[in-house]
Amino acid sequence: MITASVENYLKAVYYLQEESGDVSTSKLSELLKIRPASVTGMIKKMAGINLLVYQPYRTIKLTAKGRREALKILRRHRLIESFLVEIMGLPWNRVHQEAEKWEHVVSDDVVERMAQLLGNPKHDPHGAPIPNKHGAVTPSKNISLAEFPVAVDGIIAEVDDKNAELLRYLAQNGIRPGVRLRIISVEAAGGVMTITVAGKKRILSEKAAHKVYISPRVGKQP
Amino acid sequence: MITASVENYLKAVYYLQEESGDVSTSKLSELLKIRPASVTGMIKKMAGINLLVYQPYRTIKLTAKGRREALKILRRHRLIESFLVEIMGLPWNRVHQEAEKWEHVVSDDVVERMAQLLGNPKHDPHGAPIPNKHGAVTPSKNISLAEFPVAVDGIIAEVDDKNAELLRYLAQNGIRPGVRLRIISVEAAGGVMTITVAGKKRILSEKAAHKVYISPRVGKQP
DNA sequence: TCAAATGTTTAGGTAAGACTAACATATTAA
DNA sequence: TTAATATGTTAGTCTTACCTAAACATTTGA
Repeated sequence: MITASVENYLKAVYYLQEESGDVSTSKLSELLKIRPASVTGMIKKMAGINLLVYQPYRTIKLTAKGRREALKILRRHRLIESFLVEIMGLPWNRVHQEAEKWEHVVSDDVVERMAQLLGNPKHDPHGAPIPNKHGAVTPSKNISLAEFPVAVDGIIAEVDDKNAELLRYLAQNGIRPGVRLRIISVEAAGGVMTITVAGKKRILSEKAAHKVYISPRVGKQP
Repeated sequence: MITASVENYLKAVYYLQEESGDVSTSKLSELLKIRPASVTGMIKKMAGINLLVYQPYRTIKLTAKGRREALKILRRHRLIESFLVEIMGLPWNRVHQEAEKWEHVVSDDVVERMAQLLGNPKHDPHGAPIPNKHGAVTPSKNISLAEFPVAVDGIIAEVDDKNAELLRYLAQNGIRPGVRLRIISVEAAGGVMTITVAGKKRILSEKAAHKVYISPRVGKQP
């Protein structure tokens, strides 16, 4: 049975698989804030229902079924976030937590109804790509602002959605998907950078910069 | 802790209290499809957190807090139903089941946002009154169609929302809140009645008639 | 007043998942 | 190539949040 907890593990496994290629007990443990022993137990359970391939001491891999389920949940999550912002007018930084709850209870066809009302959006309010109904995602090869070159114009593609506090802060500084941005200078020692966002000068911490992603295609030389 | 299960008990207790005045273990057991022994256990737990007053072998009563919580859930449930019909375009007979899941996860302020989007409706799609933010309800003194006089015009006020099958059937026959209706004749032996709904003649089972309520005020003599 | 109906207690079960401590395997660095 | 360190697994418990059957207690009403 795919419980809410299993769904959360699936999201985490998928995320780590995308992020770093290999998924380990310890990474899951850290991400989910669950002790390694418990993670092993759950992983075995999930392998038992064919959501992932597991051999002791080896890296964990999603099966085709597991990947399908993971993308399904991601789709729900991101459509719900979009719905909450676009239709219900919730602030950008609140929708993640709310979607974390909704994603486990909203019926499939109600999710599809949301998609329809929204005009089948390709990205959620943070710029993350929404998998389509068949589980296809266009893997965004966005560049973290922390690795983006200085003095080059870029368009913000995505802003990580986990931390409501940070999101509020970024939103207040005009940092949202679609906005033009340029790094003026980096003070590596101080852990900050000076940028312009939609023409205005801002100081941004390195920590925050890691959560902001720039679209690679639309970057232009100065 | 008010779990989803406690919320369901609260709804049931409130419902029975309205319905018949006194709430007993056996009635709860029957309504919730949970064995009497289990109901006693849960009732004790709920009394422990001050949701209801309980003394062994005596009838169960909601405390002020319990009543407040029950009305809060009822408000959520009915607002969500309205939202699903009005904003999301779900069919009338599907919203009850969906709302049963949503009501336990949607945040308070998101529920209020729904209310606002809907223009603070007073009734849900089945005609049931929606308690206001402070837990006030206008107790509808509607008359079941099974007790309604013959040859008197009435306006449908409410249609019970539990059974999707029955709702679909009633909707197909034009039986919805707001529609004008009149009983032509009752064949008690056959367990059916002949009625006109918005001018059209229909046959209705007694079972179905129990689920349809007529507004008392707008009844007119022939 | 006493049987039937209703309600409660007791003792135990289940599902779903988390935890600690001890043990096993891998990885790395000397 | 062998330790030492890091990582992962097993075994055994615990928790939460219910639910159940069976035996017992109380109330009710014929």
